[in-house]
Amino acid sequence: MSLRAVKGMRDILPDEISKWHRLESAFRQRVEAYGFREARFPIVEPTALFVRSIGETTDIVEKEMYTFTDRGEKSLTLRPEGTASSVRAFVQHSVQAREPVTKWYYIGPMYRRERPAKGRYRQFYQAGIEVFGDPGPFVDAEVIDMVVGLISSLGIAEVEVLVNSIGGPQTREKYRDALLAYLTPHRAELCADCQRRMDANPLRVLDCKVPRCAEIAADAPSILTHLTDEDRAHFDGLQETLTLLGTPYRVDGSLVRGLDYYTRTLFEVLGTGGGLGAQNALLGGGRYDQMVESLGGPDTPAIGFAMGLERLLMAMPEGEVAPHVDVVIIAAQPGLRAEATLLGRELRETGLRVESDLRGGSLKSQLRRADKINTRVAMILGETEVEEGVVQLKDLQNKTQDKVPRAEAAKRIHALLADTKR
RNA sequence: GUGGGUGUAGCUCAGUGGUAGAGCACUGGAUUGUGGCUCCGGGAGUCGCGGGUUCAAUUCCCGUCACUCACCCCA
Repeated sequence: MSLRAVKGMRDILPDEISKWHRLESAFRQRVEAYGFREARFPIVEPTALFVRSIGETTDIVEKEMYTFTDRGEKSLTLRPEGTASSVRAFVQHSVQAREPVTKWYYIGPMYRRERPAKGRYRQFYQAGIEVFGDPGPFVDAEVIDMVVGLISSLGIAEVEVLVNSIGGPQTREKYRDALLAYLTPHRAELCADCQRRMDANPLRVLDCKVPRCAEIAADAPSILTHLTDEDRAHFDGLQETLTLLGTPYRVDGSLVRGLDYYTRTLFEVLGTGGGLGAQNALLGGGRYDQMVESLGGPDTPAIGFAMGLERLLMAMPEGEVAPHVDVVIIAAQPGLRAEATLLGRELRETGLRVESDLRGGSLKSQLRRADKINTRVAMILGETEVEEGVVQLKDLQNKTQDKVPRAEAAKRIHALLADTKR
């Protein structure tokens, strides 16, 4: 087959979709309970939006974006994440003028041109939230507590919650100096990337996985000891609130995200169960207090997170497969297939999910099919039944069968289904 | 971008230097209009693609592409 889905992108077929629905509705239900409302943004944005928000020196911007020129005019990019678009929309529509605090959520595909691996796709799905207008730290704790609740409601037990603070601009400046003072003597020992990072964004050296760089980074001064009094108070407030809520977490001073826009609170949830492979970051987020202003909006604090749906799916337990229809209508004689389509329409009008088996074939094979798709009820229509104005209702689960007047069939089926649910 | 693994039926895989098999799935039947179990039958594969060695390659060699895992990065 020569035409196939492009590398790193995949089809989600019906057999898989119920798990997706389960995840998405759990997410919606959870965040709506906290007052978040859904927003939808374009998948294509001006390239400059991501360069300015995510940061020029990040891996995402440097080598992972799907960027193209639109008919020789503008440079456009397939969104690699959702926060930049959220902020752009927030600013564009002057949303701050309408409400003091804005809480949005989104679900959709993101695009990054990385080498595919287990749990990592080039088109992948993220669900995320953003809160604009609340400086925290209480809302920070609430958001973290919310995701912990969500994860657990999905049946994912083996997780670890990491939090850190990288402070605001003042802290960052102070720390940057201290870090550079520490790194400079080691400059020659660092990898080429890190030497470049030292000039562009020294914080990212801490994130390097090259063994020698990691050794050097391990002895670097911690940002947590360089927090300004205000940043310190903010981080303390977050931890106190988490403790009050009973939310489990661990402070990890080396937690640094790959996006430059973060300030102060940073958090990440790692899946610790097997089966996730090396891509065990289930969700990540943090505060980005400068971004709204830097994209031309008013000075507005903000916090958000995004979770990777494919990874959550891998960590979730399998559910049972629910039948996709309630009734299968079977025509005992091929001549009754037209009648079966009419009967199907009648039943659907009462709210039932109905499939008429219109292929013909033997009664046996049609019943076999009904059984295969795990349907509860088979309705059999034959010449005898038509003469008598009745249908046969077969309960495939309890192996019972009743002859009922056609007019009463829908009512009987509804009763049967309601009985099962109890 | 770097390394490893794997490409044979729709799926999961076996197999052999002489042009292929199983299980599952699909489908038909086991006396006339009744499912799951069992039994019998059926369709389906240019053995990823290209080249080389050979009388002969799905099998050996090389290349290539695809998929996959790890590094990396992150969600």
